[in-house]
Amino acid sequence: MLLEIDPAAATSVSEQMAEQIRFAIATGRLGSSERLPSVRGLARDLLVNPNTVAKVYRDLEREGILRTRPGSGVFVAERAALRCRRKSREAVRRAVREAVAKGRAAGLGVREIREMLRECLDEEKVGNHARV
Amino acid sequence: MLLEIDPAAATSVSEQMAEQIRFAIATGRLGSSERLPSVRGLARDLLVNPNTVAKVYRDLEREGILRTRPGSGVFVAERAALRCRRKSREAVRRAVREAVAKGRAAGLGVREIREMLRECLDEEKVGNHARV
Amino acid sequence: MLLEIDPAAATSVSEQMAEQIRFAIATGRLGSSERLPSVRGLARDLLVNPNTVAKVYRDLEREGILRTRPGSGVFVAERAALRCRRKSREAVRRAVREAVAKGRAAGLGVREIREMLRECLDEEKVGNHARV
Amino acid sequence: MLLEIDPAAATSVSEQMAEQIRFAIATGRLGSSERLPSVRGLARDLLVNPNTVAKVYRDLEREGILRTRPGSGVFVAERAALRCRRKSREAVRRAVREAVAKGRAAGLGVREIREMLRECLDEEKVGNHARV
DNA sequence: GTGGTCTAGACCACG
DNA sequence: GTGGTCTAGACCACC
Repeated sequence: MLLEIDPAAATSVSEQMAEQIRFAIATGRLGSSERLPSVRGLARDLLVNPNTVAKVYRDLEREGILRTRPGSGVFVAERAALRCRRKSREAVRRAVREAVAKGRAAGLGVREIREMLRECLDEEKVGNHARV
Repeated sequence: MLLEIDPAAATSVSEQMAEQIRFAIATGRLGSSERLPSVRGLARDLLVNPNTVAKVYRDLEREGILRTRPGSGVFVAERAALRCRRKSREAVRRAVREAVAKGRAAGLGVREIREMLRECLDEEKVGNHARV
Repeated sequence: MLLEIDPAAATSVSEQMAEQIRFAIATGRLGSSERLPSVRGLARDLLVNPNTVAKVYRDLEREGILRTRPGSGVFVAERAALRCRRKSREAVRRAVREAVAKGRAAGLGVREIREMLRECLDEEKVGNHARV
Repeated sequence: MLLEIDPAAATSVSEQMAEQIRFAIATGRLGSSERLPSVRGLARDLLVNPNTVAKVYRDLEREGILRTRPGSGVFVAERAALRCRRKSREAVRRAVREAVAKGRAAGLGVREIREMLRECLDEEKVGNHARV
């Protein structure tokens, strides 16, 4: 499965989809000029409204990441990978910065925050092993 | 100033307020049984609608963190500090976990994520110095 | 103690006070022409705002149940007992009717409601014994 | 009609709505996963402000009784019936207990209270017949 | 169409 | 002065 959507999450469905597509392009799981699933097909697979998928494709096209070829589908744009890597790094950095700010606001010290990061990284590893 | 609200932020005004109040109680900046600003007064200070403040107070009362005495004001509940410390740690952990997940999804390695954390912690320090 | 006030109850402090005074007159615990506590004294005893006591006295005077003699205090009016007995019975009947309506709305049968009444009457008895 | 609201009643409109919805779920008139009327639609039907309906739905969601899916509507939560049956019984018991306490405070004997209950149950029956 | 959030301002009861 | 409730109506995101 290309994307994993949590309809109950705080961030909207469309933002989850857009971000995961950017990530997939950044990491090469979606290669240059590769074709994306059709709007309807992806909507069916993700149990999501087709309008939502269409909106995501449209938004990403506006970002220069996707390219629609009428009649034949939606494709990864030419130089999308680099752009996605940059955008992805920014997104991650924003998330880290937000977590740090929240930790300081909650009165945690640098060491406690580091410790939390270590634990979360460990959880991730365990999760990955389990999945693999 | 007890709270700092950014009306343009992604998280809603009321959630920002609620979280900052929880943090303030967790860190002791708001002590047990201490009185909070009045609904109208806080609304005026934060340039926010009184209903929004009332909603936040009501929500936190339902969490058992505040206690409202009609006619005389809103107060920190008896054993709120412990509860807030727990809730705050959970909130921070959620943020860290989310950042890590996002980093892994973006294809970053553990070392890159650690590096980002260090940078963000440094930024914070700088920010604090600047403020002080 | 003449009255017992629960500041956290659903019904307002003033309504609790008014009703309990009516009850006290209905049952003879407050006799005809008997003098009531002073506004300030009662307010102090009940940890209630003097304005609230004054309002209750004023309301009951308007009902013809109390009578203020300026300079000497507030007294039970001449024919207050009968009036209070009638009003009290009405109040109780309203409460019973409301409980029944609520029970039927909740889908309870007549027998279940009767059973609840029996249990509550038993609780009362126990409570009274304990108090005595 | 799912709900009947009396704007002039002592209990607030929102509490009336919340209780009646709990009752409807407790008795099965609203089944598991069933969709409730839309916020705006119900507001129109009951001649009530949409915000009031939204508040009720939000409160009941917090109680775990409703589940809201933004964009598609508000639904009865999975295991809401049991929870509602318990809550409803508690609410009725509270009402009965209050009526009994009021009756004793008014100086009524157990037999008089029982008699009142019988009369109120009879009224109910008459009312039902009239309705049917 | 759906709900979520916020603003604005009214009225009431209580202190 | 305090909070509680309700009305009215705006804007946004999602279906």
